[in-house]
Amino acid sequence: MSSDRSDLISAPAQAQADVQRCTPNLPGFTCGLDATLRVVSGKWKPLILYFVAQDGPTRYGELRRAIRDVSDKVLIQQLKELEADGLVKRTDYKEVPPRVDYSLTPLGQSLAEALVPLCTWGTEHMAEVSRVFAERATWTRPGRQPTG
Amino acid sequence: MSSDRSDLISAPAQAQADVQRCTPNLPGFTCGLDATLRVVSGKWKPLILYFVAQDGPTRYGELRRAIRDVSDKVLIQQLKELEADGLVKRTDYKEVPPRVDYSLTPLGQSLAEALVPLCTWGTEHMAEVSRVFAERATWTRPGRQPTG
DNA sequence: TTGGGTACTTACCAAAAGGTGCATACTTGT
DNA sequence: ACAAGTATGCACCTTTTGGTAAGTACCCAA
Repeated sequence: MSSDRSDLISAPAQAQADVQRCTPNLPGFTCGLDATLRVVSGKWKPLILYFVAQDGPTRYGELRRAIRDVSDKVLIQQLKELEADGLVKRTDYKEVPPRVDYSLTPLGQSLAEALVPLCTWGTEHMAEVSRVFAERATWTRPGRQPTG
Repeated sequence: MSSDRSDLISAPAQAQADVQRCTPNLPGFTCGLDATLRVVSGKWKPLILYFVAQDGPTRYGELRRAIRDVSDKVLIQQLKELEADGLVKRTDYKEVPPRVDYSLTPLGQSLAEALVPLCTWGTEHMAEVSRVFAERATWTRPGRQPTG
């Protein structure tokens, strides 16, 4: 009846032990994962981290063209947030046709590294994921499965 | 001038090599990370994956109470999506006061494992992240730094 | 002078995501 | 009989997020 389930369960195995480390109950975040996701969530942020991690200091225009489909407003916005979050560093060369570039801070680099397993997971299971997404496209949004 | 930057850069170091593996240009996703994030993004999804990974088969009500602050509508919704995406398995015992529980599929378990580095990152850098978020709360939303 | 490129900003909008509250169908406890 | 618990569904609304289009200040090439 009580909401604390102090009983341990028969979960996966080692996976469980690993996940355990993501201990909840912390400052403003429920857990480390929560903190991380708040910082990387944004439609283009991972991609930005991506390109900058690969290309090193990248000019605004380069990012803009590279990411394609992103609008100025949003790209700038996300860059500002990443900067505010201490993940990227903005360098303004104060030149007269403006010149600015963005690079990863050490914090940003460490995040980029932490993202690698997710990239890998996504890559490895891309087939399954996209298959599922294809089906999902059928019922566009809510909960209408082709089950019945 | 051309939008393809075939030139390689002087980026971080090993981090770069690692991130390289997140090769873009794939089916519907820009890269593995993209695929992954589409599947885990949802305000409570990581937390759900969390609890279920730790506790094994978890009843709806348990999750509801454990996650706290989530509404029925959204929790159900996210569970459905996770199920549709093949990450969790819903088991309906067809009993009369309804009994249902959710567990991770192998796919879900592998994702949970891939999330571990992010948890770790978040935990390790929580201080920096929350400090930044605290300041951000000052200018509530747009781009007004206390710089000037 | 017109046009293009640089790096943004701003006002206005549409869509997505999340939240609230009520309803259901049935059982158990009081 | 009535409240409470079980796992949802549904209508409606607010917040968040992303997008569009236009503007700014300045330079260079045609």
